[in-house]
Amino acid sequence: MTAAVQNDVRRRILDATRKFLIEHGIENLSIRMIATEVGCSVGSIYVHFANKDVLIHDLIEEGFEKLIHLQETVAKSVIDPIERLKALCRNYLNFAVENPGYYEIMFMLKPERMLRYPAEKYRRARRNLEFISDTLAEANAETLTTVKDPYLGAHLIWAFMHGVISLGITKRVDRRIGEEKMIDSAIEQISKMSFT
Amino acid sequence: MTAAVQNDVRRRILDATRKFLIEHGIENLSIRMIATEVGCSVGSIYVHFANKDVLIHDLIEEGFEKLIHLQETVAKSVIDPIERLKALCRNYLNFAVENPGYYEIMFMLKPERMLRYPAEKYRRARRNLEFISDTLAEANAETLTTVKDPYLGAHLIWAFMHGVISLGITKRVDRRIGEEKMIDSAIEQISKMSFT
DNA sequence: TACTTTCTTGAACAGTGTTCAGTATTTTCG
DNA sequence: CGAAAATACTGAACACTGTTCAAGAAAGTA
Repeated sequence: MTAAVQNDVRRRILDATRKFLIEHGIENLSIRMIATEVGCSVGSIYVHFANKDVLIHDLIEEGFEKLIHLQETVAKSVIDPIERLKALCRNYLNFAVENPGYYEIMFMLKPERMLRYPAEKYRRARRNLEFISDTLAEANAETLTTVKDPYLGAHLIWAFMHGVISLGITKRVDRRIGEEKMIDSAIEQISKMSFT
Repeated sequence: MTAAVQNDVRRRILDATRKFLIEHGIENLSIRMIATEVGCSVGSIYVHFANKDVLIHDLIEEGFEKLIHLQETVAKSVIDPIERLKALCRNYLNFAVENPGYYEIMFMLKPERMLRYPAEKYRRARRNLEFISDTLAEANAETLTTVKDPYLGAHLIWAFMHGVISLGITKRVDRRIGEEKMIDSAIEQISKMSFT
């Protein structure tokens, strides 16, 4: 039962890494701590993962799987494009607030850490934007908004949301305002954007 | 001439750190590399700076000095509030694009790195937001916009810009769009925001 | 049983931030 | 001026980090 054992250790390494990531963030994540947590040697981790980044890449993919699944259900369930846009935004922001550990590795890592991240997996990450651009295109077709370029519009909305979340995660939002108010106001603004 | 020598080494350490930061970013910045660059021992750096973070804090302050000076001249030179808002935004985004090394340590570092950063210096960082909130308040007084809360509005604009820059620095903007287009479109959107 | 393949190990390497006893230098003051 | 005090500097050492690798253990196959 070689395969079984292999998958078991592999899975346990991923579990321990995910747990640490969620609880403490990526900053102090170390191979040795994961090894002791899993109960294997440091070298053993390198049998299953080429290096630390590849190990993280697996969790990045896991995060995108999670996010895209969530967005998919929202995209299917809300008919009105403007309402759908708001729901998709709320869902994205919700995911970020509830999974800061995932959000960090998915969207806040510098490109150096991603060099070996396969390009085909990047495309999957793009799906996240397509939900928004598709909705914008639909709203445009129904002349609810005048969106020249839905893909650019999706990028802008994404950037706005990413800014709110990033400032939240790095604790730069004034306490007198608070992250919730920022999120609510951002969604309000986004729903009013015309992109002319 | 103790003071002179002290300041000299101190200044040379800061110079070398700034140079490395601008050229290579904060990721691979190391005390030992700075020591060899400066031509002193590793321990000598700890004579002038309590630790690595404190050394970076000095450069953070330097960056805020730079940014706030730039914003101040813009704030004084543009009379029309809406035009001033656009100019302030363009200036902020410009600073970020031209000084990604500074921007990173000023706005993208996680709070753990800033724990020892003096609170009074944080207040100086807030001035950056006041330029925008003051302009919004002025535009509101002239009934050019209907801004309920200028400070919240400034936060939202800041978040939007920060998102555009963050996605740019972490290389997540689609090449087909490009950072310049993102910046131009973001400024356009911001100038149209009503904040009702 | 013997061979092959896979998995695991722990030591070792090169790097990191930080500390500290000892040394050198410079400033202060009798 | 010369001794004392204060300051600056050094380089080895400590405890970490990611990564590699020769050796050994375990499992599957012929």
